[in-house]
Parts: sequence; structure tokens; C-alpha cells
Amino acid sequence: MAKDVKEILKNNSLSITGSREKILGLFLEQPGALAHGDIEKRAGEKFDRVTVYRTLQTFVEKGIIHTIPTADNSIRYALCKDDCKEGHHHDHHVHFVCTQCNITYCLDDVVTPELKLPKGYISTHIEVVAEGICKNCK
Amino acid sequence: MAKDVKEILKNNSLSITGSREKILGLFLEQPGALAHGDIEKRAGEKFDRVTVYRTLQTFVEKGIIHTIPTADNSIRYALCKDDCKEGHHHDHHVHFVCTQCNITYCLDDVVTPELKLPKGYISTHIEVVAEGICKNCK
DNA sequence: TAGTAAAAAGCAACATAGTTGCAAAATCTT
DNA sequence: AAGATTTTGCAACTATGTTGCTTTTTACTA
Repeated sequence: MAKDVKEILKNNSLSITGSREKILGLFLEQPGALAHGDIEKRAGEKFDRVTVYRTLQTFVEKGIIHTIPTADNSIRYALCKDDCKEGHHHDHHVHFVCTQCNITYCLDDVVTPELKLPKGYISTHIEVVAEGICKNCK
Repeated sequence: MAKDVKEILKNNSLSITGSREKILGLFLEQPGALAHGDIEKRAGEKFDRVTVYRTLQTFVEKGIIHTIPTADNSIRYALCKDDCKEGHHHDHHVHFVCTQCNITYCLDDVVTPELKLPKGYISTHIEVVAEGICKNCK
């Protein structure tokens, strides 16, 4: 495990609990994003659904993970890069959903493009989700 | 009403029914996108939820409306432009969600930008959702 | 325009997602 | 180690979406 789960929790002033360790561990040990359902399945069994919801919510608030909207109406969560601080979230990269393996990737190096919006529209945040075939499924 | 509801239904070889007329009418008489919940509320009362779901599904299949993914996990639907044919859907424009009035607009004139993806990734569809303040709320 | 086949609506029941309040258990602090 | 604070798990509830089946409506044709 590249980064220590406990350290991440401490750095965000979160108490260290079993569910937080396990859920954060899941994010660290695989490349893609996870939906709430994935976590319940992969978590090795027994977690109360409520605990998972609340843990994810806490992680999002602390800026440890961020949400990714997808077309199939299931919110997915992915780890944030280090420069995400609480309340100040840098999520300016593109997301990629593979239609074959259904994994969602954060393309951290692909920056959200600029947009010319019609007069009067002011955008504060732009979300880009690309769909297609990933490098592993080709 | 700019366009005749019945005509649109006929052009897509759909039978003309009360619910289809009313739901399609809702889309025509307002600029933004509608979520399933909006439709149930605005439909002037009594519609079975199942009927609304099935009607929306039918409209999507026929290419009359398209779906817009949003961050809050509620699928919204909006009218397609005329050049959407069944099975061959042109949805290359950007969507805009106003954080104030919560209306979702189709910015038909703002084309989805090109993206340089990492090697190995092949994208078939790109979805762009901008968030901010719309021209009416400014 | 009446009769009929096909399609859609409505109903019931079920499945999945997500939320809230509260009591029990675990964690942190000193 | 003990008390205060968090977090967990449970139960109940709401919202959202789906499926099968029966009744009603629509479109077609004679």
C-alpha cells in the first residue's frame, strides 16, 4: 500500500476506525473510482450501509475523495490528489469511463478545457466525463 | 406552443395518448431540462409514476429527448434538436446547471471541445457539464 | 363507424438507494 | 483507566426505479 491509511486519516483529523481504514484502503489499492455499491461488495462483507454512506460523506467533506457524475445515475468516488485541501478542492481533471470494463479513471494529466459560454453565463466549475475504451481493454 | 405535440409524436410513429401529450408539452413550454420528479409535480397532478418512467424511456429511445448527467445524482431530460434520429443521436453540446435557480440549460451553440487523451484511451462520447450562474440569475 | 388487435396506462408488489433518530460500542483525551 | 466525544449499527422511513399483469385506450380495417 503506497500510502499509509492511518496517516491520511490523522492528517485530516479523523479518528481511526475499522470502517474508515478498510474503505480508504479499498481506494488506495486500485486505480479506478468506486461507487457506493462496489464498496459494500468489496469490503469483505459486513458493513452497515449507513456507515458506508457516512464514511464516504466524511471523506468528501475532508477532501480525501471526490465525486464523479456518470451517465448511469450512479455517483462514483475517487481519491483526490494531494493538493486538495478541505473546502478548497482542485478537481480540474477529466474522467474516463470505460464502456467495456466499466472502470472509471481519473485522468489527472488531462486538464478541463476552457469553454466559451454564451453571454451572461458564468461558470464556476466544469465537469468533463469521456466515455470509451480504456488502454487495458483495447 | 411552438411545435405541435401531436405532430412530433406522429413523426416518431408513436401513438397519441394523454400522458405523452402532456409530458412532451411540458418540455416544449419551458427552456430547461426536467428531472423525473419535476414532471410528476408539474404534470398538473395525476400520473402514475410508472407511466412517466415508461414515457420518458420511450422518448429517449426515439431520440425526442436526451439525458443529462448531473452531480447530484438526478438524471435530467431535455429535448433533442431536430437532427437527432433514432439510434443516431447528436448530443455534442454542453450543458449548464445554474446553482441558483437549479435550472439545467442545453447550450446548443457551445460544442464539446476536443480532448487529448493519454495513449491507449479511445473516447466515443464526451459529456461536459458546466456549473455556475445563468443569465437570468445574475 | 363498429369491431378487433395491439399498444399504453394503471395497479400492486417488489427492489434499490439514501436518510434520520437513537442507543450501544469504540475512540480519543488527559 | 475513566469520562467525554465520535462513530457505529439498528430500525424505521422516504424516495426512486422496476416488473408482471389486468384493464383501458388507441389505431387499424372492414
